[in-house]
Amino acid sequence: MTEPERRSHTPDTAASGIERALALVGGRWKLVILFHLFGGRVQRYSDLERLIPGISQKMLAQQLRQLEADGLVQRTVYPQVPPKVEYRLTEWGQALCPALDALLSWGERQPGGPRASHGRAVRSDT
Amino acid sequence: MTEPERRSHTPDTAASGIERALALVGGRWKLVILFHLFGGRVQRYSDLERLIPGISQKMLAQQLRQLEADGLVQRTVYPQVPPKVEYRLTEWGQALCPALDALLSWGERQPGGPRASHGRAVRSDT
DNA sequence: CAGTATCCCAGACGATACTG
DNA sequence: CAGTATCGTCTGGGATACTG
Repeated sequence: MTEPERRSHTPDTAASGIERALALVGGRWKLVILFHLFGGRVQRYSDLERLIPGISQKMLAQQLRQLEADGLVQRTVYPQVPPKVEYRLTEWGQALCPALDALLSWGERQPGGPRASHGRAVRSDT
Repeated sequence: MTEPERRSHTPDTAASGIERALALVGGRWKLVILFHLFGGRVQRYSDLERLIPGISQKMLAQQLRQLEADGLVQRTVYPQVPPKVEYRLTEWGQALCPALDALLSWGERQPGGPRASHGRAVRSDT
């Protein structure tokens, strides 16, 4: 049944652990940013701005700051006349990739599509 | 580097695919509910209410409805004098478990703890 | 170039009360 | 028992403008 961490997690600790993890990625633009950084890619602030149409500067900066504070991305500032800042993933950030991959695969395995099955008083006889 | 779906996903499609998946689980209580259902466990409405202290009836009902509409849980109504409703995971819902497990493991592999590393103007010479 | 600073709003969430 | 209905709150995110 592949229950997660049956060895050391109650339903509540497991849930909160995952919520904690999801919170790190929960921003409106975090995933898009991460996916532009996966695979060791390095991007400048302006690159990301260009790669992510529709994002505002406030949002880009904010999400990057949070990703940095949470240890997923590494920020590198070059003290130059026109400022230059690069963003790349940390080891740990890169390690998120397989987990997201699993989630993506699960999502795409979705059968049929969301159906509000009405729960037709079927008795428990299968 | 274990990039997710390098075969058929752009950063944007991958991100939106995962966002779609996360949205299904994104409610304040969805994960807790799911973890009380993983492993084939079947719970009545009142069971969940008891198992999840702090949740309001409105929230419990709402989150369950959404999980049902999204095809993660199966709702079974028994037309009896005192109503009886059971909730269990669908196959697809159960299949979420390993993916969440991966996420949980990743979260617990977190090194050091969140550090706002200041990005000390290191030049790109590695 | 690479950000900050304000203002504002929609939607998520919580508390409470009522019902078939 | 298993929900709905209603109301108030709070936060994430968008638009816009300004700066070292």
